[in-house]
Order: sequence, then C-alpha cells, then structure tokens
Amino acid sequence: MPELPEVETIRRRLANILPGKKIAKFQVLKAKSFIGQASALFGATIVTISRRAKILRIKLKTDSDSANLLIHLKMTGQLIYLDSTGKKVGGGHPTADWINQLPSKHTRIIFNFTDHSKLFFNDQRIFGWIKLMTDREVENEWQKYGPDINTPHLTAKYLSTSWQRKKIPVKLALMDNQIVTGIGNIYASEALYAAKINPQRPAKSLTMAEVKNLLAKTQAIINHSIELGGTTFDGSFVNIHGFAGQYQKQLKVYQQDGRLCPVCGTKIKKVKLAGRSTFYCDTCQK
DNA sequence: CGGATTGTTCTTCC
DNA sequence: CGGAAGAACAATCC
Repeated sequence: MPELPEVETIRRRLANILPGKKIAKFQVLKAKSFIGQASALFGATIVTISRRAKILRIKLKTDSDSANLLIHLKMTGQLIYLDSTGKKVGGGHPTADWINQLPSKHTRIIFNFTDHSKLFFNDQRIFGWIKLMTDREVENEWQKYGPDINTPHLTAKYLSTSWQRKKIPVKLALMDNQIVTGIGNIYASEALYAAKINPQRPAKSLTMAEVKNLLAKTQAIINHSIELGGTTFDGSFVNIHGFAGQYQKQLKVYQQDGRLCPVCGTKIKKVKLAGRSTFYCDTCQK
C-alpha cells in the first residue's frame, strides 16, 4: 500500500546500500513485471536512488551509456534486500516468516549483484512494474506529475488555483497526481481529519485559509510518517529488510470506523468516494 | 460466494 | 474539449 512515506522509507535504505553495486544477473520471473531489455542491464553499476511521486528511480551507469530503472510498487509491491550471506540486515519490527524464504511465490524480479547480495521485487497482485528508461524518457515521465506534497516551496495558492474549478470531493482532488503527488487513500483521510475538513466537500468550496491549513497538516503528517518508517497493515508494507512501519499507531480515522473520535468522542464514519473507503468525523470535520 | 483491499490508467459519458 | 464517473488490472482474504 505504499504512498509517499512508504516509498521514501524504502528509498532511504536503498540509498545507503545500493550505490556502487554492479548487476551480475537480472532475473525476470514474471514478464509482465518488467518493461525493457533485461540484457541491457548486465554489468551496469548503480549510481543513485531517488524518488518522484511514488516512483523510485535507480540511476545506472553502463560502459557506454546511462540508464534508469523506474520502480512502481502500486498496491502490493515490495523490495527486499539480502546481503551476501543471504541474511536480511537492519533493525525494526519483524513481520512474517516468508521473508526468510526468498524467492517467494510472489517474487517477480531478482537483482543479483556481483558481491552476491540480492534485491527481490515481490508483488502479489502484479500491478507494480520495473521499467528501463533513458534519461530523456524519465524526464518525460516526470512531466505527467504535479509537485510532491512534501516539496518545501509548494504553496496553498497553487493548490487553491488548481482546485478552483473542481467540483469533485476535496479528498479526490488531494489524491489527483496531476495536481500534487504522494497522497494516497490513507493519508488523504488523515490529512482532512487533521485540517477539520469534510472529505466530501467540493474542492472549489475551500477557502484559502482552509487550503493553507490543509497543506500544512498534510505535509506534517507525511513527514511524521516518514520519520516512523511508514504505515503497515497486516504486514503488507515492509521496508527492504522486511520490517513494518510504525505510523499505523498514529492513525486517527483511517480504518477506525466505529471507534470514537479522539477529539469529540463521535463515532468515526466510513463512506465511499470514487469506490474508495473514506473515514472522517462528522462532528469535527465541516 | 459476495465484498473488500493499498494505485493508476483507460474508457465512456455528458 | 475537459471534467467526472466507473471499470479494469490480479490475487487474495474474510
């Protein structure tokens, strides 16, 4: 279920481990999961790991050229790293046993590095992908997206202008990648709760003060979740060492329907917006 | 067996 | 043409 904080959690750990490693073998176990020529990756060296929206970018250097692997985990993708001894490393809260038996039945792609360490791309539902792209293709890809929600210079004025003709519920506007990226179903509900705005309000109905507050609250939640290593439900999101995030303990409304609002004691409501579950407090959020 | 599940893209309709 | 709604993608789990 990775949203921006979960993908960023993965990025930070990969950035500490992968640069300098050389690909000895790139195994595609599921053709649908990889777009590109796998043979082009042989001998490539990893340079940097960055992130845009919910997409990871691994910059590569080959003998003659530069190349990039873009990775989108979609809903069930995972990246798990095993060191040269075949063990996972790093701290955190252990999840299920399957992590000790890789490749698993959901492993779609395996990076084998020359130092015998490995990176596994697991994806139960096969919505996620890894794509080989040139620098130019990556730049074109980035054009499709608005700025990241945690961009420091993102302004309320930009959001307000983008939303001024939008009749759609503000929750959907917040999740529109062409306007702003990184917010998925979980953090959209949490951010609107923190800003005391009803998720069903038309986006255009928000005042500038409300947009300003919503932006600040959303950024604070995203940054707090990054600090805690993201949100994990049922072990579905894990970092590259197979450990859960801790932000789920901070959730105020998401999947809390029936429980009481921590501020006013009203029962948290659950409704559907564009087919997605949406959680809010009818008393606090206006 | 029906309904639900994280993200994104495509189609269809107005 | 743009905006909005809904389906589709695949595999579970309850």
